[in-house]
Amino acid sequence: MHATLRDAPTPLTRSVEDYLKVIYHLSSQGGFASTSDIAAMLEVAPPSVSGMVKRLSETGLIEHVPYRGVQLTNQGRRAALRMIRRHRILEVYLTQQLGYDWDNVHEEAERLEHAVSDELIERMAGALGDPHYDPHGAPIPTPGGEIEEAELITLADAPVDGVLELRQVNDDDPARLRYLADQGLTPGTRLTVLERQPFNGPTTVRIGAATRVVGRELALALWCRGVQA
Amino acid sequence: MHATLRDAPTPLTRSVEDYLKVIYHLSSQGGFASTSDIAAMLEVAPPSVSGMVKRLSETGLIEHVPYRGVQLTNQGRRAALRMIRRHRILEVYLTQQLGYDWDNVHEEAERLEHAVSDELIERMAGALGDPHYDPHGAPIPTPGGEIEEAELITLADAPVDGVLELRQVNDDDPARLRYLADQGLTPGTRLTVLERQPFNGPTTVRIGAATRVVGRELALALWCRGVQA
DNA sequence: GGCGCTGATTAGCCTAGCCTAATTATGAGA
DNA sequence: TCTCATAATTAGGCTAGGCTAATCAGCGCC
Ligand SMILES: [Mn+2]
Ligand SMILES: [Mn+2]
Ligand SMILES: [Mn+2]
Ligand SMILES: [Mn+2]
Repeated sequence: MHATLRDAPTPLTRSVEDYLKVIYHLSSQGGFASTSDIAAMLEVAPPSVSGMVKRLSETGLIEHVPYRGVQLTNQGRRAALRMIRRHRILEVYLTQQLGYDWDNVHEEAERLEHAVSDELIERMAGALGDPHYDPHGAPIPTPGGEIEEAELITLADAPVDGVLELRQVNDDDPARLRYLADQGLTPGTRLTVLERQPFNGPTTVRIGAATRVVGRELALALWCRGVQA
Repeated sequence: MHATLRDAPTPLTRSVEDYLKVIYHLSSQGGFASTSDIAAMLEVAPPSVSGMVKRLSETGLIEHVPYRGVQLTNQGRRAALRMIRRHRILEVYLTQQLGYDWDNVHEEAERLEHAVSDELIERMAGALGDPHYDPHGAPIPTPGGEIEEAELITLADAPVDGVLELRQVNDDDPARLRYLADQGLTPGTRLTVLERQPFNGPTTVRIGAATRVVGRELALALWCRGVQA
């Protein structure tokens, strides 16, 4: 018989699931996730990360190169993408079906993602018509673990005179999200970059008929794609 | 200033929340919940319960009389009723809005009840029109912690020739729930008790035009209210 | 090539929750 | 009243997942 026809998929703990998600995000540009970056994102002390890294690599979810960092194994990546699908489907469901605003879904999804069953997530996805993006424009992985890899640049890096489509905004700060909605800066919006001040200065853009000045900090949270003028 | 104008409501753990719910159910008929009954319902060993009982009474959620059992304090009862509201609202939501059957909502609600925010529960309740009963007929506490106390008898105890309304069914066995739905034995159904065999034998009832024989084990899971003929 | 800063790891501790084995209290019946 | 079965508790141990303080590895710079 097969050694593992379907070997008991030990349920992961909430902590483990959050570590895997963070490691996924930190190493998605191909590199290693460092202990201190993981610690900062999870708001735990670096030694806590060292301890968890030991356990995760023993269970085969990550690869650890001491003093360099960690990367997900295929198994770890599958688990991380499953959590990301859950998180993003939940965010869409809460906004579309339960009247949540896009600035306060993140926290709720952060807890629920660990408690919902696969069946519930797929029922929610079905009720929503299988959405491809979350409310902040982030792509939703398929149940099989495929995820769209778009090449996006931040508004801070966009060339002057370029025409852009705002595709995705960082969703980690509710106040920022409220401001963005207020300014009409939501995914799908067309922008023209009018000018940028030197020394990390603000970028001026045209949105429809309006003009907006966007500071560098904010511009770094706005992910765009170039568009044929 | 007030000693507790709003004293930090330390969030309870999943374990603590489940203990409180179980203690609520075991002591709802006015008595004490025993260590071994709590252990059996939570599927843990009795010493685990002794340990948790110590902590819960130290934090003021229960009152412990050694070798007798425990009861909820007012604070504990409030916390328990909050969990019961969550559980039952979730059950209604899953069945009404997401196509779950009444026999498989319990397990999902048992996990989600610990992860949802009060805001999400109230949004779900609102979307449902503030239901008063869960899919199995159990009353839903109000956000303020009020719960309907109905005097129900099991079908096994109902007098022959009585006319009853089935109000509530025990929801702990999915197979039983499927069978009940199949037999038309759902909350709200009118029954006439035609006869009962001696020696703990089955009860025969009329449902509309049909006749059903209900064994004692099943009859003990059906809670009814007498009705004027 | 060595110094020293930074970041990672190790050592040691803590709490929550579980467990088994041993001990003790309670109360029903002889 | 004494005995003894049963239930409860205590003793002691384990894992997950945190923490702080101490140590160590890597590497840029003089
Ligand atoms: Mn999370
Ligand atoms: Mn998002
Ligand atoms: Mn539960
Ligand atoms: Mn129920």
